[in-house]
Amino acid sequence: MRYAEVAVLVRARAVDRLFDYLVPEGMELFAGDAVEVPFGAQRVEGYVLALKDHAQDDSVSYRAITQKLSGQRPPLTKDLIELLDFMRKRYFCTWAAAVSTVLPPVIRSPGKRYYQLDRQWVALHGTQDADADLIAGLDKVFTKKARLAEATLLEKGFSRALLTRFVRQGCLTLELGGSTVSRRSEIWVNAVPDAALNRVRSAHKRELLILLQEKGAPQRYAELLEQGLVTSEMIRSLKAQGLVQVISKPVNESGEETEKRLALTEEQRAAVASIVELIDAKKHETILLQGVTGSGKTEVYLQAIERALQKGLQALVMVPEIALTTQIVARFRRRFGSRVAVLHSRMSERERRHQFASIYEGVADVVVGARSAVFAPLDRLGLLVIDEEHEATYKQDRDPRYVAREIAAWRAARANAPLILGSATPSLEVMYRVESGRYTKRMLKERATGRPLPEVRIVDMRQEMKMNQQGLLSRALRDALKDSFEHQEQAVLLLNRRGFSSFLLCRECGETLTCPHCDVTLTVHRTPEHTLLCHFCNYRAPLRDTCPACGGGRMRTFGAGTQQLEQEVLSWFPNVRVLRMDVDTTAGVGTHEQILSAFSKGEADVLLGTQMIAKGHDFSRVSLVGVVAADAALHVPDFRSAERTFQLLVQVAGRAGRHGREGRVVIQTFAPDHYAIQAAAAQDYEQFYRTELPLRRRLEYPPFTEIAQFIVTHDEESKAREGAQQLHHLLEASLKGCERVQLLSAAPAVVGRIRGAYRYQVVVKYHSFRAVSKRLREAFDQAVAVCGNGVSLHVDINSWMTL
DNA sequence: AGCACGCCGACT
DNA sequence: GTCGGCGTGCTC
Ligand SMILES: [Zn+2]
Ligand SMILES: [Zn+2]
Repeated sequence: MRYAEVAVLVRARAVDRLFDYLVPEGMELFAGDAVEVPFGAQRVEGYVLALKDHAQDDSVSYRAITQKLSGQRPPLTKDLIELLDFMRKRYFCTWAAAVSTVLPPVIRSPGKRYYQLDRQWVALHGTQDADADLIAGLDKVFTKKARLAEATLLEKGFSRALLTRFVRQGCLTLELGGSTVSRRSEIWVNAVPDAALNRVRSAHKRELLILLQEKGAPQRYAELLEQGLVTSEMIRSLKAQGLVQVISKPVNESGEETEKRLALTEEQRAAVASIVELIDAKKHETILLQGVTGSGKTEVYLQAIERALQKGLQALVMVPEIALTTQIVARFRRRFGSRVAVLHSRMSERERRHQFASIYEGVADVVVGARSAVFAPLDRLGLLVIDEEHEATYKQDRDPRYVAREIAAWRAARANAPLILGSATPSLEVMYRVESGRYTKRMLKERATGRPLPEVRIVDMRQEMKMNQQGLLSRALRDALKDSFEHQEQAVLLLNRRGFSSFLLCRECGETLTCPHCDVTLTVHRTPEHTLLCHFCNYRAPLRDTCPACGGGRMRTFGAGTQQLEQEVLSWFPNVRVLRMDVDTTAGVGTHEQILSAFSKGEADVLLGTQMIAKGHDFSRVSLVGVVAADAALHVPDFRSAERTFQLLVQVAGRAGRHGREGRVVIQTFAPDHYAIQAAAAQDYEQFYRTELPLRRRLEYPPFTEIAQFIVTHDEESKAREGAQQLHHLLEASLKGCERVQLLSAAPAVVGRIRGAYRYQVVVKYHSFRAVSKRLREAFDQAVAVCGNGVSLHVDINSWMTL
């Protein structure tokens, strides 16, 4: 009898172990397959992690697997199965949480497999191919029917391995679950010249036709689909109306590069060479590729990937979610054609299924995606890339709270593949690892585009206050706006996220109050009465009107919303067209892109929003960027606030004003001398790093320590607090005698309530995870076991504290 | 987590 | 008498 070790998809810590099941006679089952199993009185989904010939324990009566859910390809590859174990140990998550994080829910339906022969391919390659006889055989089999089920081909003596190989070569096309997986043909869409637009009612269709007419050349259907510009239904009806042409174009072996390699600078060449050397030697190493915006990091990735592909290996590229909608995906497609699979959270289920199928079938060997793409089921990884490595989007914001860089590093090490981290402003963690010799660094200093940096102006808001200018817009920023509007140019105003914890700021000297132990901004806390609170260690102080630094009496809370900003802009410039982008205006899916595209089409003069618009957006027509309140970012209650502010400001300055006239950046702040602001204005990473690092060392923050954050939630505040205190005691007992570990008191979490439930946190800082992980785990498990009804416990190892 | 089993109160 | 409340305990 065969037995399967199954991870059952039940997300409860009480059943967080593997269960053994009998494999029914005749069931073709492999490690990694999805199954349905009886579990108590229910039937649940599970994943086979291992197969064995003997049962664990004779006293247990084993039940049998009810059915196999996956098709021919086990959803979990070998290294992903091993990764589950790593995730459990590293992030303290359950098997179920690990599996459902690694695999999106849509990829397990088997679906019947049909094949089609690509006659064009046969005509081009068939006769001189080494498999010429087999291909001739296939040609014969396919004469009667163009589309054959897999079973039929197996009967005729073609093996599965052979069929797979032919699909990867492009000789056969595989149809699976309604989508076609193929290396070769791609659908292109073109506008019919002089199509009568007035016959088209739907705004989406009209938009598409205008786009196609503007481009004046056929566009890849897959690309349009990824950008959310078309649906298959739209194309069908437009085609029926005779408004578009649908063309099927073949893609040749090397991906039919419609875009050729770009010429490299000396620095780029050296960077590519060092990566290629590692790929050739199958050597794992992490390389920081530090280069400013426009220095050509992407071209380095592309050429390194090309090498990996030549060697029959695969590449995994992560970019921030927001950047996926921009040109970067199109660029990968132009270079590698249908060998590219794109994964991100906003795709339709069907599209995601198709992308995964092309990966599983080995047709796609380059995966470009957001954070979750780090789990792409690639089994011959030759290169991994994380672009804009410092972005907070690489930290998962729900359980398990993994860091994509850690997962990527694990997979890269396992595959003996290099991991490339790209950034203009590397995180301190990464740069510190470079300095301590664990990572290597490659610099790209030249700007391939040669565009001048914008002029950066820092406005001292304390002076504005002295001049009795109370509003959000300084005179300098108003002048700049006026100038920009007069030249018919666009402006962007950035304000921090709303709903941010408020803090006290002296309007006369810019002083803020920070915790004497943690150096983190004290926030105004409303329960039970108004106090100043440190979310890290629970230090409390009374509110005050007078400034401890200058003695002035205007210590006030700080924070404004985009609505207020909108009103103020309109009061100064009643005739400008304002677009606002915040949580209120971007509730729906895709509204982000809609607002940005409306703005880039020139439908507004000024765009107001949070930092999100500073990310992926191309500011090419924007001549002015105003950072309305840099202090809001600077004084977020997080030890990383200076780093985040620096990164944001550098990014903004690097993007403003691409064409023609030099761009302008205006930064308003009550702390004009702050090192993060000064260094950002000078685009000087080194200066920032040299100032920030000693501060982190002194206060024992990352990169010198790591932070674990435990969150206790309950509907009643007292229960949440007591639970956190109990957890604190358990941690205290368990960590007794550990050196270089700090356990901080239970305190209200930065976000104190979510959907009515109160949240408390306990923070542990330590130097070595290996030294404390067992003890942390032990205390956490005990807390889970003793916590009462309604209390929920969460843990965030290597917390980024960005909530 | 879910579901069955079980042991007490107020309904036909 | 029995319908249903949710406390307890188990899931290969
Ligand atoms: Zn002051
Ligand atoms: Zn503190």
